[in-house]
Amino acid sequence: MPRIGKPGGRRLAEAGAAGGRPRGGAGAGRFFAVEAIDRAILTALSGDGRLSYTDLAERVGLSVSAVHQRVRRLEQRGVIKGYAARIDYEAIGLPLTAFVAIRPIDPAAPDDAPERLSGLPEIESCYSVAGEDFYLLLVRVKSPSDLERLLQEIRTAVNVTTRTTVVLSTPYEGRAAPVGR
Amino acid sequence: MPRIGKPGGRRLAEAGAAGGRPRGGAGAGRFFAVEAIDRAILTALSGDGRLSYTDLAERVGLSVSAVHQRVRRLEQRGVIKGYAARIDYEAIGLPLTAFVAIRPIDPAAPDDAPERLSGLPEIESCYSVAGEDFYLLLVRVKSPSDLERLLQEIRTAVNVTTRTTVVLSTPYEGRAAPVGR
DNA sequence: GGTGAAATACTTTTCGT
DNA sequence: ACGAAAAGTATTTCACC
Repeated sequence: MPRIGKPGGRRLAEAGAAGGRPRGGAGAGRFFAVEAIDRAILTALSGDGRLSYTDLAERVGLSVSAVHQRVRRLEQRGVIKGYAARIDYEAIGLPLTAFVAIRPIDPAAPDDAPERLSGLPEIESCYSVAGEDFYLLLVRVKSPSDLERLLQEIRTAVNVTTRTTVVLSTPYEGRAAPVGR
Repeated sequence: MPRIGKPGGRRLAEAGAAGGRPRGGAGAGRFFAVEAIDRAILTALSGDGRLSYTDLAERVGLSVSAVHQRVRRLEQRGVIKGYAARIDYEAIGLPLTAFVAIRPIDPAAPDDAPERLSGLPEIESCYSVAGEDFYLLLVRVKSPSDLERLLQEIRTAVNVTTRTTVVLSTPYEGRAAPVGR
């Protein structure tokens, strides 16, 4: 599986490689130090998924080959599930974001809502939640009338009641994960 | 690393024409077709942010140079806000996700909650919402006790009441945007 | 605005230490 | 984990459509 990337090390502020790292001795890798480096890698890639191995190595204070090996392992273990471009939804004509809480009309009915709703691309995320609601959906649409249509589609697909919370603005979203806290 | 060389280097390139339509020749000046290609690019990069220009060009049916130019323009215009690795939060020791709705105790107080809360890295996203609550926060923590601590920190930082909804599981999250609908 | 190709530099990958 | 070489891409420029 060829890992492609584009040259483009984004140079950002120096985060500083986590803590002291054992130099010299070949296999002196302590569990703690190892974990710290992986966390540094994940934090960096969480902020800029297109960082090159060269820049990544520079940031975490390791050689390119070592960083490459670690990233590969993280991808393989599923810690890194993939990479995605972060898109400005307003710019692409989807200025309306909303949370839709759904609750089954018949609580005894089989619960396959996520599957049934997965066909609606307007639903970006689906969370199973504790509390009175069953699921919380994050949706992106073009307009209020599109939201209305989507809500009808949801209710049609899974026999539920919906409670919608419109997002007015998004101060920040999808910030880097607090890896290593 | 002085890489201000002419070719090959990476940084910096001029914008070129911002808003023009294709002239004669192949492009018959269709605004629609142009938009469609950009949408295709965004959809592809939304699904795999590390796609090479070669693969991208193949997918959208354009030359590498043209795709490259379009991607750069999308990045420059802010349509593509960046790239990020998608991380498995459970794998990195943050198995607990929750939504925290906050409401000011004193509705008349100045509202600078997003700024005041931005220092808490456990808060991944902050949405300003319509309804009884003021903001909805998406948080990731290690354990219930960490969630308790975070809630206290939030209440300390911005004099609000909190209402927390714990996420039990996440059927799907961060799916590709429905660009072009 | 698009194509195709060529020149150059960087990244990714593998291999030996 | 390191270092270096090999293979693969990205970036830019140019001429032309």
